Amino acid sequence: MAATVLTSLSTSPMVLQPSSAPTEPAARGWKEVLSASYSSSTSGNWSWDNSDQSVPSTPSPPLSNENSKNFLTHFMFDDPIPRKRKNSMKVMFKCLWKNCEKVLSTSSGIQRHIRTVHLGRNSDSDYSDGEEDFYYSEIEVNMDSLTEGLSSLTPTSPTTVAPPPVFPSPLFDVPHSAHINVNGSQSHAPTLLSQSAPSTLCHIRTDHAYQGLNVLTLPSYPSPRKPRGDAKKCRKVYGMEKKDMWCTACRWKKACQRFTD
DNA sequence: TATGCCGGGTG
DNA sequence: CACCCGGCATA
Repeated sequence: MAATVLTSLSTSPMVLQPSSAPTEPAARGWKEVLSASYSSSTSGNWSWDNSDQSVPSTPSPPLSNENSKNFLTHFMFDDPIPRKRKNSMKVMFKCLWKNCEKVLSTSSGIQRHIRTVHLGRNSDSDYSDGEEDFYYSEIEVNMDSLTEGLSSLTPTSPTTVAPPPVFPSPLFDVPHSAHINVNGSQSHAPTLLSQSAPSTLCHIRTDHAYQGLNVLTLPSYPSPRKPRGDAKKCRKVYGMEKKDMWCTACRWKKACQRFTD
């Protein structure tokens, strides 16, 4: 099982021999991608797969090396979840506004939707300051298990109650993980909602989160990060001296139990 | 910079 | 379990 998966993605650039081609694009490879691909998301569990998404001409040399394959197995010990192959994916634009699940097929459409419905802009003027960009996200939808109109009446399986629309807001998360994608390897969102149902969206690309101007002056939203209450805790109250007066949790650098928020 | 504390140790 | 601490997010 795992072997087959590995086999399928073993078109890897991991070559042991000194590559004869000096400009082999993959030669700069793994270590670099490794360090770069970690985006500061909360789960430090990245998994990469070469979902050869639409790049048929990967310049990997035609070598079939059993050893390197084995080496790879140990290298990426993390469970290589057998992922579904790309079949019919379609980019769509999903509104991320709270409790709004609107999905449109064009960016202009979703922009207008956000502008008029959520931002309360004048509908007749097409003026856009780009703010809408923060409230929608480009997604890829698997069309197999999904009929065209995925609007509101989800007739899907009874096991998966549609996850409550509580997303940590598009901004601030997933900074630019999608960029370090050197033709072939893809960084993937870990296990958020992918594991149970291979049905709906595959991954969200929020790479347009930084657009010229403000990230700071947004309408302050349910802050995506926990604000960390500013009550004084044992450390602050008693000070480093008198440490023995701290609650045990504080002494162990755990969440304070005496002065909770 | 200091503080709060999560995650991951050790005994 | 109790206990400690590296390291990170946040103020």
